[in-house]
Amino acid sequence: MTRRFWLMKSEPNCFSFENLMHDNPDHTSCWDGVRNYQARNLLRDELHVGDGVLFYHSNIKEPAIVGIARVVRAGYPDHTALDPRSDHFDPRATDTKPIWYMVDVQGVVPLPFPLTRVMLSQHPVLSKMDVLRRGNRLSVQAVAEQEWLTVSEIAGLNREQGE
DNA sequence: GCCAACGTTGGC
DNA sequence: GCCAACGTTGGC
Repeated sequence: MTRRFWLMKSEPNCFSFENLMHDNPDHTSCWDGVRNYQARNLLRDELHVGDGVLFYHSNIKEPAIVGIARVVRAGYPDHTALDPRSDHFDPRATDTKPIWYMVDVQGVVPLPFPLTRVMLSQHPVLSKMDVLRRGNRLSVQAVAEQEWLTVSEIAGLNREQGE
C-alpha cells in the first residue's frame, strides 16, 4: 500500500494541534466526532497507518496548516456515537452497526510558522489544494503528493519528519 | 424520488 | 456578524 496524504480540519477552540501535542500521551489521540458520510468513508476505508496528515486550523481569523501528524491506527468504530452523554451521540448507532468511524492520529511536529490560507493561495502548487475551494466543508480530504512535498519543503522538515 | 426547509460550516 | 455553500431531513 503506497503512502497517502491527508488534510484534517479542526477548530482550534475545540481541538488544536497544541492539544494533540501536549494533552495526549505519545501525542496521539483518536479523531472522533466526524458525522459526515463522505468523511466517514475516508476514515473507514482510505486512511492507513503511516499516512501523512496536514493539521489545519479552521474557523479562526487566519485559518492555516499548523502541524504535521500521521495516522497511527486505521479506521475503527467511533464509540462516542454510542454514548448518550457525548455531544456526538447518534441514537441510530449500535455495536454491530456503528455507522461512524474514526482513526488515531499522532502529532509529529508543528510547522515553524502557520501556513495561512493567504500563503497557500499565493503559492503556485498549493493554490490548487482542495481546502481552498470555496464551500468545501469536508473535514478530511486528500492531499496530492506534490502538495505534501511542497509543504514539507516550505516547513523545512527533515526526511524523518516528512516521512 | 423530488425538493423546500433547515442546520451547520467556515471564510470573510 | 454576515452569508454562501453544503448536507440532511421530511413532507408529499
